[in-house]
Amino acid sequence: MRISDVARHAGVSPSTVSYVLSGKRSISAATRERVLESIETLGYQPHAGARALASNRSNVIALVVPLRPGIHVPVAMQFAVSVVTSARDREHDVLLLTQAEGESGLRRVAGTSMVDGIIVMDVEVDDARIPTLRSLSHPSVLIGVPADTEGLTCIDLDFEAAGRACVAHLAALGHREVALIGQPPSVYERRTGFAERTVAGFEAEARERGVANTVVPCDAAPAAVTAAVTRLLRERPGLTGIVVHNEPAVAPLLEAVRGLGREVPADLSVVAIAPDDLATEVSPPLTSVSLPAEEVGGRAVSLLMDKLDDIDPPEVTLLPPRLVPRASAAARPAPS
Amino acid sequence: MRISDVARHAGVSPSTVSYVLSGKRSISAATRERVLESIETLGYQPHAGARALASNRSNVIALVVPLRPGIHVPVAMQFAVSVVTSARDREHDVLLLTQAEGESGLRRVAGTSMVDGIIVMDVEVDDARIPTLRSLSHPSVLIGVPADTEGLTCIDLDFEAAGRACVAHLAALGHREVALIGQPPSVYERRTGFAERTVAGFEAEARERGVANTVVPCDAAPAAVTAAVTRLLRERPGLTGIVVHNEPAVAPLLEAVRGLGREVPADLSVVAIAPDDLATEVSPPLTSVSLPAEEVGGRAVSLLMDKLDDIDPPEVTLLPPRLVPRASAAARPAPS
DNA sequence: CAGCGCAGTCGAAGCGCTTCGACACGCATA
DNA sequence: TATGCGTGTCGAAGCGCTTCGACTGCGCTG
Repeated sequence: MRISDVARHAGVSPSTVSYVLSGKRSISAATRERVLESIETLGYQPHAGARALASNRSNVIALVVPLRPGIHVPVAMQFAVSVVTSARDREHDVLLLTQAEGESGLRRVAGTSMVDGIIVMDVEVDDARIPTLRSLSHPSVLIGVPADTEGLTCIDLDFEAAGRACVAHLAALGHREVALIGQPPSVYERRTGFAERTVAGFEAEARERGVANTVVPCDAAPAAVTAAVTRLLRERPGLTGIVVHNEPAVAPLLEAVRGLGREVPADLSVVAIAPDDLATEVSPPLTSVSLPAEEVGGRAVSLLMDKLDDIDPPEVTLLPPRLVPRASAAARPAPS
Repeated sequence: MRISDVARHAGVSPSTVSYVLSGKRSISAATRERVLESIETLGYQPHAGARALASNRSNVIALVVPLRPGIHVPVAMQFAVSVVTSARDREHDVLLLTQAEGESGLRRVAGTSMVDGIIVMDVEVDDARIPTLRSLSHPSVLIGVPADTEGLTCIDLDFEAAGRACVAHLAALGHREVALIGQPPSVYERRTGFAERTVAGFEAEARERGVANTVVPCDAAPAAVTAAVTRLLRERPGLTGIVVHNEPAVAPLLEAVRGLGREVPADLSVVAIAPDDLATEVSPPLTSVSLPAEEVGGRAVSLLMDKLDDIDPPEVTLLPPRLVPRASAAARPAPS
């Protein structure tokens, strides 16, 4: 079943069929109709390889998914799924690359023209893959923002603003001492952009508002969370607000607070930076800055498609955070 | 940079270069050496599309990942990663398809010769995609076992044996009444193979050994787990053994048991069916049947590769479960 | 010593599509 | 009436690779 079969069936030339399919030249409505019918009847599906060879476009993009310790898999998958969905909406498929494949993987899929472009997730401040990406003739989009964005295209939630928003919200509620339960230490050690930026925003806003603050990196294991919270509340008797930027720690955190005999939000306010579904499925529902994985993934694809169309987008796109008040943050309790 | 450039550089014909690369005809060591050197120097990478067109092989396989409610994302990702890794070991890449793309997605990637074969995860007992897979001329492998396996190739852990092994272990420790904390109700409703088979094995073994038993489907939310455990322990005072086949419920389950004033394993023994990392990261470490995602993924790829090489593998491959005793199951406490 | 088979190489014919230039036709313009 | 232009279509030339058949020497065998 080839394009020439369709052409014969419709009584036109193969090039006409091709133009009907691609829309790159005008075709009379009558002819188009006839061709489309033939395609339908014959169940024609163009050969991807032939198409890629002739057009120099594979209609596939590569997605590098993170697999490191400390990343929260469900969130990573939300990104991945939204990339796949958006890509499909634009007639592209997604080739899955793992972190493990590393830079040689990027060179391979680009060098063999297997993909038209690349999306990289979980970018570090000084990411080893960036020189490789720069050297490629293929366009790429980073989810996350490295230190030097020159010539790159990056998209992410504005985590600095998110950190600020959380503190601002707590400060507005009267809180004078707050803490950030952050990502696992390993995440800071490898200098992951989003984690650092949240901390920066958190600290800056607190400083500017004269709010006392601490940052506590925290492993995801419930025991680690409990330990961190216990120590925090003991050492910081004046603490009334917590910002948590660590998905798997959210549930154990609430558990631990309760275990220490404190009520949320009566005794302690909690604001999370997390996907909405996570924030709403716990009790009490968390006041949170949502992590719009869906939108970030979609935008990443849009940006890549723009680059494929030779439109060049801004180097950095930061989505403004949206803080949704729910039930976990309230006015500061009267000091006892 | 094309194969003819390499050929010229090495002083041979393009076909010789091709044969060096594919190994499909014998080439003298000297020539091979020379060609490989030229490839190296020039940094030649063959064009994937051209290759696919000429050879009718894309060296890409499709992987359909599940995205339904109730599935545990980290485990699904373990499967996916092991598929990608194994595929790469065999010179193949992986195209990511989501459940949402459905059967038309399968038809598309097969019909356009975009992929050489398909691996489908999370197969239901009466999966809607199976007729489509049967109709395709491309080989496929299912991770999971449907009701009618005729003409298919399936691979999975032997969940029935796993269910049996858990009960057998508890029974050998003297337990006379056990319960299975299962997957969320939705998983049974859509009749997912692995969940049903575990239940079948659990019940059969209990019946054969004269052990009283119940099955409790259970949502993953901590609150739901707590509720289920509380009711279970209240309604079943003689209960001394629990089998848990629900990854996200594991931690809340232990928490809830503790909250009810029972010690694991002194008062209550717990056996899990879960990945090893999950079983060992909680306290106490769980006696468990491991869920060998790595091996299942690898085997799925092997089976698919066999089919691509026209070897036809057995319809069903079930990996025998391995129960590892750790600290969560002990002899039945003396009845009070 | 003729004949055979095999290892090693080459040339050419595709694989199925896209795209460029050319062409034919009808319509508006000069 | 002659000219130009835009629209719709076609033919043919690739895109870069694989693979088939053919050819050349060579070492053996009989």
